[in-house]
Amino acid sequence: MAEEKAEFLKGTLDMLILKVVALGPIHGYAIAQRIQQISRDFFQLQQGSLYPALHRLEDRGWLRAAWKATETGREAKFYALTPKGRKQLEAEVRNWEQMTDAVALILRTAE
Amino acid sequence: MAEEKAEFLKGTLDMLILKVVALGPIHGYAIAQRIQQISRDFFQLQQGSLYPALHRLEDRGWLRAAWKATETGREAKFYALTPKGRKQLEAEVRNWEQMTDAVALILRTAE
DNA sequence: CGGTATATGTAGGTATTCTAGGTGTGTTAT
DNA sequence: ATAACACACCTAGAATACCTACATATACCG
Repeated sequence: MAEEKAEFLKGTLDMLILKVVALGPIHGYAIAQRIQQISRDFFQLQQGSLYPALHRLEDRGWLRAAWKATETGREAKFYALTPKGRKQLEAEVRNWEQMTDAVALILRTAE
Repeated sequence: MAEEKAEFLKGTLDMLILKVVALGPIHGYAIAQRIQQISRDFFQLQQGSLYPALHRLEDRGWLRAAWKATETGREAKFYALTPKGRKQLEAEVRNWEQMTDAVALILRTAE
């Protein structure tokens, strides 16, 4: 009964989205695909997590959205990182590294 | 206004508590001190997070509690890991490692 | 022309953590 | 003596974030 589903560590999703958007303007649906692909299918970003997160990030001024056509001619909402978003990403990455280092200290404690 | 407080990644706390208890029977208050100490003050476990977490872990059969005297003669609730708790800890550590590897893949993506 | 992939979205529930309070005991400083 | 502090337990309520499930619409392919 112990579900082995690859959920997100709560609080990590924003950082991953910001990072993927930092690679270049991209629309929401493609962000989810990209995260899944790069993580080798470990993360499977649900739409019910994706879109609210994008709106949240936009509200906070970290992403800017604009409707544009995709390569296949569809309309999609493309997100780009704002300068504020870039700073936020940097801060979140720093924090992530400190956090994982701190966790590693505890996990490696022997005796 | 951007608070730089070292909060826990939600979902990580249980693993850290299980790990500290795995080092040997210990009471709640000391668990918080130990986590703070080992993490070099990065994590500061609040009592409002600590005690509900301990009750949760006990309810799930991962910890067993017993009142005993501390070294200084006070009464305190000592927690010990159950066999189920040990398996849970192992599963959570495995999952943590997979998760951080997956995050690392995304964070290291360049271009 | 029906199904699948693309693309966006919301509503409601669940779970976890934090803030902020509260209780009581023992020790130490004044 | 007593005040202050550290120890040790606890809960209620709010905030947050994620997931499940649903809803909509368009393009492409068989």
